[in-house]
Amino acid sequence: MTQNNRSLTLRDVSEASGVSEMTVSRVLRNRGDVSATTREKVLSAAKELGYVPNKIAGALASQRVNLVAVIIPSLSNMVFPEVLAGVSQVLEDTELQPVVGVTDYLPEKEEKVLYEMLSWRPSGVIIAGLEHTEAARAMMNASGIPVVEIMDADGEAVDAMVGISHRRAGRVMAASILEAGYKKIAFLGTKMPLDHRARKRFEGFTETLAKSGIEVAEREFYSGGSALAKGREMTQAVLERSPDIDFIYYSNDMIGAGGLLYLMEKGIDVPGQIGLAGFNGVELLQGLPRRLATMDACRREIGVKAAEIIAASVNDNVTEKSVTLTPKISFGDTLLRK
Amino acid sequence: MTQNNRSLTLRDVSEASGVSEMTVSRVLRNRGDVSATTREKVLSAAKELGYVPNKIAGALASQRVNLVAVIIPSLSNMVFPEVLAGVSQVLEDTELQPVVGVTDYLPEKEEKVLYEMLSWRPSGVIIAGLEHTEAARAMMNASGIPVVEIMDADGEAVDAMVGISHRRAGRVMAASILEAGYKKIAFLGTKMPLDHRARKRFEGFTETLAKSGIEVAEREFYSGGSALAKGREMTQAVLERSPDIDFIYYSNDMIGAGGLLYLMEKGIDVPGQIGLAGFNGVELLQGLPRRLATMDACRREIGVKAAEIIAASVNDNVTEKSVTLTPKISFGDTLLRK
DNA sequence: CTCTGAGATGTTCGCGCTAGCATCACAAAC
DNA sequence: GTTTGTGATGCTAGCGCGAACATCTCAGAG
Repeated sequence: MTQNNRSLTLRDVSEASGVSEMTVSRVLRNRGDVSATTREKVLSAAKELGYVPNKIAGALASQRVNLVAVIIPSLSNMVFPEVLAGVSQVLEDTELQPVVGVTDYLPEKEEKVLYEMLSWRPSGVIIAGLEHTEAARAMMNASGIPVVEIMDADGEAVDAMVGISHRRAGRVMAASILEAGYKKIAFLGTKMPLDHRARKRFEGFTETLAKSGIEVAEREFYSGGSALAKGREMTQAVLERSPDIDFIYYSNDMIGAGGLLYLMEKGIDVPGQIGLAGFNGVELLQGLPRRLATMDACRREIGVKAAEIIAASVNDNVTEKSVTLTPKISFGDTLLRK
Repeated sequence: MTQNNRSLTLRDVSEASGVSEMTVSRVLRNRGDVSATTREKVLSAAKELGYVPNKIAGALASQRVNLVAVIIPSLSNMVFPEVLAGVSQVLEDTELQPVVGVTDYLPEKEEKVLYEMLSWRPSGVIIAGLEHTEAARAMMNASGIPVVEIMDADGEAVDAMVGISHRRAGRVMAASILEAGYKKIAFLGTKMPLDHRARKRFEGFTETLAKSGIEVAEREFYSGGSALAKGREMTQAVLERSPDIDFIYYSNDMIGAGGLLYLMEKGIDVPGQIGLAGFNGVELLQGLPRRLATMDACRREIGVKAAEIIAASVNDNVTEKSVTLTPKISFGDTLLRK
């Protein structure tokens, strides 16, 4: 418990307890046979000294690192923390531990973060998206480490993948909107060419509209700032340009909520005059004056499945290499049902 | 770029490029003098092979680990991601890298996470709060690693600290409320005895009210669920019990926003009939129909300062060991100004 | 033509720990 | 008494890399 300048080692504990380093190591790892008295002696000496094992040396010697790299674009929206929660929940029952890296939706940063993570030789990698730089893909391949690409199911995985089809999500939402009779449809989203999942939703969306001979009447994109406030502003801007819009599809729930608040303040009939829908199914929506129509992205479940795949690989168990979840639409109070 | 069963080492690169391992090491770390031609040769060989250095071995050999452990209670509310953003921003200009651990507000889990983190021998520790288990405190002391305790300034730090006084924050808010003439005051918060900062705010709050002979008229606590929805429910419950409440102080902005939405729907005059205030100054508030009164917790700045202290310690620079930031109240549209 | 020095490259050793085996003590079986 | 077995403990040899030092090479000075 005293402060020391250089860190304690197994040797310090072994000297303090009068047994070999090996025995101390065994006690601290609960490995092999150690007599109860020795165990006690060692544990009390370790505690006395305030010894914390050096995992760096341990990992090098044993060639095992109980870390799982989780690489995601952002922590600041609600979506990835929930994926993380799913991952943590599963890993907590194993020896594995998640370590998070954030890419800010930048491919080069993703590559850098991946490199950094791989240099610690983790037991597995969980990484968002199917789009990566050539180099990133090569690293994952060459690493020999199990990799699970998550969130998206529209594309080819390096190793394993767990996600939903965003293209399909866009199509399903478009179909529901058309079915409800809306005709003049606006799309509001983020100005992020690198958010491939939002892009795919939009593609699926317009594709289905096109089949009914409908085009998106208005679109608007934002970047930065408070999503709720941006949802307001964009909704206002779009309605000023095209007052006859009868539906607005938002690329995420947060801006959808902003739009909803704006329309309600203006006394506009939702969903009679204008229908609304978002995407993600965030918990926040429960507290809104009206429940926004949305589509659950199965975030927690994706985290759970991905972690299970990694955990299985570590134990040499074979598992599904590709899991596609099906998000369910929830109509809430802002999208008429047929 | 081909997949291999066991991981590549410096030796593989050295053989591929015809120079010694040491030279490869120097090239990859940009350390020491290496001729341009050799450098090229090595880099192309490394790239060809898809070699990723093993930081575990590197860290063991050099006794340096460029990681900073950041230990926080939660990722799911808006507050800690913003602290993290501040930390990352500063560390990005250094060789250091943040690694996040989450404690869920549980002291035992904090202790476990800390132990785990320290076993990787990071260059620094940034940890939320001043309250820790005896063992946790002992570990931090014994580690010889720079430690910055953040968010709170009401207490004793193990090593360094950066935060605000939550007691003072509660007092200042109480004073402003009294000054505006409110008398019948309710407090709504979280059911978390272990959230010491919320507790301290509440203590400061009641202390100042008491000096004016006022007691909190109603209180209500929640746990779990959507904060926005809980804010609604609790506000409704409290007003049903005591319809003459004229002010509600929420322990965070999210439940405050829920309350605000509820009151507006009910057509209640805010802040005429009932005033409201939250805590944190989250960005979300900008999109609300009215700006909620709140107090900025200086989250980003705390992250920045803490990271700066760690960065300075790593370079053996001396710095301030205790930084107390002063949050500013913002009256928004829900708290009358004198 | 030799010497000098600085840049370029190589060698040795050990970081703290664990796998894999060797060894030891002691009790029960013969 | 000797053997055998079993649980407890110790020893040795690296894991892959980098610090520190040793060595080599070659241009320019003398």
